[in-house]
Amino acid sequence: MARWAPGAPERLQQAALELFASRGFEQTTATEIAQSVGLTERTFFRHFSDKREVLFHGQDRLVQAFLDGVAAAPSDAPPIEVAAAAVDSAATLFPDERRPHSRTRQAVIDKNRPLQERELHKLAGIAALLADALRARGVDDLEATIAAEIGIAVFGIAFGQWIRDGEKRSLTDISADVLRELLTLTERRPGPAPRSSRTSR
Amino acid sequence: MARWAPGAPERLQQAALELFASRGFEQTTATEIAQSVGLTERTFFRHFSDKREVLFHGQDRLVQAFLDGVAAAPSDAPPIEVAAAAVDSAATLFPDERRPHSRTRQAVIDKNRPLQERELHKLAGIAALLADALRARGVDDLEATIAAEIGIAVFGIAFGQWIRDGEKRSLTDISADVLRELLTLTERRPGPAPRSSRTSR
DNA sequence: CTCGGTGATGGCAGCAACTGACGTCAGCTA
DNA sequence: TAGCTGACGTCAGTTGCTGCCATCACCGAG
Repeated sequence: MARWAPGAPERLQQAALELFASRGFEQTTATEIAQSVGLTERTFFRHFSDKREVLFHGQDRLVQAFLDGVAAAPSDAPPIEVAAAAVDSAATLFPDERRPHSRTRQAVIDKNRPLQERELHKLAGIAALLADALRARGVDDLEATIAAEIGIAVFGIAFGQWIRDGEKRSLTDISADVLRELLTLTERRPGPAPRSSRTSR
Repeated sequence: MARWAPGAPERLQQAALELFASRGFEQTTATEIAQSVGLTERTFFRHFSDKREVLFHGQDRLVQAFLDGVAAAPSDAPPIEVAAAAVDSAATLFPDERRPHSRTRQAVIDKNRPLQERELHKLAGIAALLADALRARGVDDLEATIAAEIGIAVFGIAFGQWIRDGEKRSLTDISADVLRELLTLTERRPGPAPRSSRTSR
């Protein structure tokens, strides 16, 4: 038998989520999390650079899913479609069985600003990588940035809906709906010529 | 003569930016900032809840500008146009003279994750308020969320461009360009019928 | 079988970011 | 003149986090 039980990071992660959910994030100390699984604070911080990071581990898989989606898109697909493919691929990581877990996790995050900040930063990081992937495909710089931003916005909004009480649709379906709605919203109407009374450059 | 020099928050803010720019954010202690303007650490934290917050003070004006833009939009304007009006109004707060200041400030932020996280959170907060303002106008829930998200995305991207070295255009002009580009990107092409091979609901 | 390397952990000291409680004092007001 | 208030200082204490060094089971080389 090994000297230490294996899977320390996973055990810490689970214990942390439970403690955060019951006592709250700020009311839970890193030492408590560690001790609850038979480890010390020092070891906790060896596995997670941050106290918050314990809730954001495994995001590499999410990033990879986005990137895989990009890679799988036909090479002649317009940027938005590529972004849509990325979102669709990412949505795969969240089957309905995972909804309860995602719900409690998000509930914890929604109650604490530091956690919200970390989450936003993670999403922004993904958006940046997505934009890079698009540029690598030859997409124009600005277009890549915009498409990536739209992608993660759609994903974020769809995820929020997916988490809601009573929501039955799959994340995949919701994502498609949100994107569809976005495309409808941005539809230019035949309106009266583009407005020109802007300060000249 | 007053017992204490007035404008403590402003002095702290300026000193902090200078110190952050020269020594770096993490290498600068709250005590140093306070002492550099003849105050104590305790007083620093009385004015700013956070060490980071010293860089994000006065965002109320930015929020107000977005909201004013919404209020100024014609009541029958579609959500996207309202969001565009909000962005346009916000862009007003950043005349070209302010570019150097914004540049050094952003340089500091770009070098430190905690600061980036705080900035993203501020923007997300504005997006939420913008969405609320749209809903108050009777815009559908999801549509409001999407339009608001698009608005702050456009603003964020435009701001990034405005900051770039050699950029000559005004933030107002850049914002308009970015939005135009976004609308073009999301244009549906006559393509072959909407894809239907999606898992049924 | 022994020996040295390796990896995961514990223990400890220490700094910086905050926080709460309390004291101080100029200026204003009654 | 007495009392109140607002802006600040002082001090002690908690927590997040880091560096440094010790420990010890395991594993491969000899």
